[in-house]
Amino acid sequence: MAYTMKDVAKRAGVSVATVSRILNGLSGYSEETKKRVNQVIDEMGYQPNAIARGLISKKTRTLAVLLPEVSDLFASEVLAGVEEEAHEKGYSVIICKTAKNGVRTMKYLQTLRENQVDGIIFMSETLTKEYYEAIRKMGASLVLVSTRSDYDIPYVKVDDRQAAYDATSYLVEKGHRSLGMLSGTEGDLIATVPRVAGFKEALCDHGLPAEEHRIAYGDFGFSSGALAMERLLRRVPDVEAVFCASDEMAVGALSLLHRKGIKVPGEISIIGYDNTRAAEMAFPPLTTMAQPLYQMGKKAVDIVLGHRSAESLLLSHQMVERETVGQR
Amino acid sequence: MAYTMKDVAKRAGVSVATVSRILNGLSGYSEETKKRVNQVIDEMGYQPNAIARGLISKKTRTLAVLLPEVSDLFASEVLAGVEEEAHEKGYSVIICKTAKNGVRTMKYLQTLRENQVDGIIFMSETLTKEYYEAIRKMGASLVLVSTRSDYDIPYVKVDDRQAAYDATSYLVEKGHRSLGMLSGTEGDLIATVPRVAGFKEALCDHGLPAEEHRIAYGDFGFSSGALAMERLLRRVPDVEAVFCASDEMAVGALSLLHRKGIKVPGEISIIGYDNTRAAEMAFPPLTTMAQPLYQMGKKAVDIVLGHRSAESLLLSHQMVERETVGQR
DNA sequence: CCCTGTGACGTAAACGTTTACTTTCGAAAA
DNA sequence: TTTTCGAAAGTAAACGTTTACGTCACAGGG
Repeated sequence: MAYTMKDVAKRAGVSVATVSRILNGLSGYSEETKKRVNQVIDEMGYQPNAIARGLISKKTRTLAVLLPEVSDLFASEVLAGVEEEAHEKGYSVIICKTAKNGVRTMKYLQTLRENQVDGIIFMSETLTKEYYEAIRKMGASLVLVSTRSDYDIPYVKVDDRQAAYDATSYLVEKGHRSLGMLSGTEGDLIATVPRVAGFKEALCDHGLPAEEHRIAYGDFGFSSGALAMERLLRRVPDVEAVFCASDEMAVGALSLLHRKGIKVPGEISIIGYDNTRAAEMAFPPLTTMAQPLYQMGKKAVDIVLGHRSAESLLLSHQMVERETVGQR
Repeated sequence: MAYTMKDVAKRAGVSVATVSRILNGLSGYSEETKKRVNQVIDEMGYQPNAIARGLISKKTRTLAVLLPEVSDLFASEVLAGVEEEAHEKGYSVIICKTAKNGVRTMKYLQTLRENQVDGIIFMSETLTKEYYEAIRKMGASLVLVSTRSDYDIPYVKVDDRQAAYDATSYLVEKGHRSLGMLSGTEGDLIATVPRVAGFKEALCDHGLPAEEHRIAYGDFGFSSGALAMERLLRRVPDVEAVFCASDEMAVGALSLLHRKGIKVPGEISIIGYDNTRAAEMAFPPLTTMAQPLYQMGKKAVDIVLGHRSAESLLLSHQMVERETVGQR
């Protein structure tokens, strides 16, 4: 049995209240008492019980991250940032894979409520009314990452439309005239629509064709990237450069192009999105529009802990030029 | 303020004990009472407080995973398995990045003790005496993943020596005679030594040269893979096939080879290790010795929860043949 | 008709803290 | 000398459960 505060108190010849005060740095004891108590604590190897503390303080110093998939380059990079910042701030983080599954998400939300988590970081998915209500009721603070909602909830993300616009513009500045796009899940309001809009808008602004058939939809994943690239090639045989909605899709496209013997960037230029580790490991190394994933994770915990006033953050994207975009 | 059991009890006209019994499926109440209480619970939207429960039961239904790096293909795949199985069993999992840093690890261990986690999954690192003692004192159960120790602690891993042996043998069966290896961190007792041993042993058994200069050391990472490959090429110019200690290193090697215009598998064959997502996304798709990462995660929680009797598990490795190994 | 057993509860004591209220005591103020 | 005040502590009531025990009524056996 681990020692409790009562044991420490008895051994030090004081009351539990005094021990508690010393542990919490409150006032109401002499320097001498403090020394003695701390010594006893060391001797006994006493460790406070956070559960008991949580029961009374109603704070658990625990955060939860809800994400669609744990083993995902995008998600795990953000997660790393969350873990780091939370650890610095003395919080624990528990992970919850939603699997884009409503009932699984709700079940997690219930567990989180029972466990009295202090804050929730909700990532990459649509916050339904059901989720929102559940979280509101449990009284945890909430922040959205890479998504947003109609409710007044702070979020941390990149300006997708602008980032897509910039990526596309970069391509035309490099002299490409026949552009294509490998997009994510068709109809996805959060991650697809704004990027497609940015892509089209950039083309329009540069007086370039932006027909719908220049966009091939996929699901952000590697294989869908290859498939989408193949479709795009059929529909736009003279395509010179393609903007991909994720690095994974870009790498899928790269793969297909390799297989077909089409040179990148010699014949076709490719630009990715996210700047996950897949980008640096690709061959050739993938030029991509970076999101500050790790930073997003860190900022998210700052916000959810209320250190940063509950304001949304639009983090800036950034081109990272590697070797898949050529000058034409 | 959320409702408590007391509120429910009052509204249902029973005592808290009865409510508790009903919630926990114990006996000692009539069907009728049960119905009434459950109805009240639904009406009020009552949710039990796991903190209070934990205080008295000394069980928190929480697991912790300690791993060197969160955003790592290997780790996140295992983590995904852990999350899945834990969720099925009704446990939460909290993540702790050790960063191969002793003091950070100890700090985490202290937090975990304070938070009374039920079990710890310790991954990919050496369990020092200090860690071991700390965990023993806190009374959490423990399981090792992809590592082992001198203490009698259950582990889940693959037989690295055998897997390396098999991978190497596969290469010689394909007709290669001049082999090389890209190894992980030199001296790493857990992840390097056994693989190097398996590599050498296979070469010896096939009567092939196994000089030390055929092994180039790195750190399991992508760039170290490219670097190591370059060194190996200098030292063994006629190398025909190389066994890499991780997929990431293999992909790094692939990259270097591409850059040098050396064909894979035409001129040199490459085989990886782990079968992370990097392997499928590589070009050409990487042949690799798979570890059942996701399964390892799941088994680890089974063991740590004591469902599987506290026995170590040596999971079987498996060749996954893709396109980086040719016949000579 | 009494005794015993059992089902259906209620009571209250834990669990290990925090914290609002005391209490005590010595020193400064009046 | 008395009053006042603050520092240094102690007491005990929370926090929301679980659970050992106690109570009560009723049924069945003798």
